[in-house]
Amino acid sequence: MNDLKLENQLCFPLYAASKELIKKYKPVLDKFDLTYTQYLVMLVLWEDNSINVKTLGERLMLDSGTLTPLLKKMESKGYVKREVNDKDERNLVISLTEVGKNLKGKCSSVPKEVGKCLNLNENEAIILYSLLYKVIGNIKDTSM
Amino acid sequence: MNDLKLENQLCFPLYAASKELIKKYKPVLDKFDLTYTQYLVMLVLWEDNSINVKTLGERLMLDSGTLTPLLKKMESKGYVKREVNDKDERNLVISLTEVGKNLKGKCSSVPKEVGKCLNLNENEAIILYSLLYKVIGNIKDTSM
DNA sequence: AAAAATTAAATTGTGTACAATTTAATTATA
DNA sequence: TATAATTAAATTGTACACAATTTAATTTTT
Repeated sequence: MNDLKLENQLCFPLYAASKELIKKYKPVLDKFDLTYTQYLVMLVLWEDNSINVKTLGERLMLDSGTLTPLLKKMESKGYVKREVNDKDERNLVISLTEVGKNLKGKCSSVPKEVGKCLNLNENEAIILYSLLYKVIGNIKDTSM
Repeated sequence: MNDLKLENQLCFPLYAASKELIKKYKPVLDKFDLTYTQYLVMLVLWEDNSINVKTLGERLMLDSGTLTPLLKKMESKGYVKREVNDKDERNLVISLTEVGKNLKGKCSSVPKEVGKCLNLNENEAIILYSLLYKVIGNIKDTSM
């Protein structure tokens, strides 16, 4: 009956926890001249080395409206290259520069450094992780 | 050892789930000319009727830089009033207009309507809820 | 092959989100 | 009680985030 109470919403703690955690990244990532979203792009590139904007957007659930200006900034910082695909000129291929590659080693402690402020035990982390991916999957499958 | 893989981050599904869920609110809240954040303000006001910006910010974990322009928009829509507190003129008191109060009834189905796309059972929802508030609490307690 | 449809980025416009600073009011202190 | 310190909003500047549209390239259809 009290569906409209803030404390009865699942959306709010999800939204708040996400924001608070992202804030925790700021002082850590500032050292590397990265914002949180830019860091996510780096995570993908450290795995894949090269990816087009569309695929990157699918991985990060972000669209070109967000990624285009962000990738231009990252290019101007010297972390990534932006090159049109010769085979299909609609595709823009993003890849790491040497500086971008070298940043991986320097960032190796970021996950642990930020992760510890979550203060969850292994089991809790796994449960939370599973439920979040379940939610993401369920939302994607909902036609509504 | 693969701490820097996107799929090994807890932050990413948290960030993605939050965004995806907020997107689900859009078509539902559009009918009431509310954005997601504006809806959160309404949830607080439907409980409290009257609150100053600072307290509202504490409830929603938002600062005046976010709330000031947002509340001005909500005032111009006719949903809230903004009045300086006579006792302490540094305080701006936000309260509901009649239109804002009446909106509560119309929004009563919003939580269920959006909630069903999460597709979690009662137990899962409770666990997720608890873990999220635990994370929020832990992050707040971390000095780092 | 030319026209239509599709696709991928970019662009435009609106709305947060937040750090840092400023302004104005109140409280505490010398 | 003047001055200093504190407090609450507002302001400024930067950075997403996304819906909707546009542009340009490619593919499909006729």
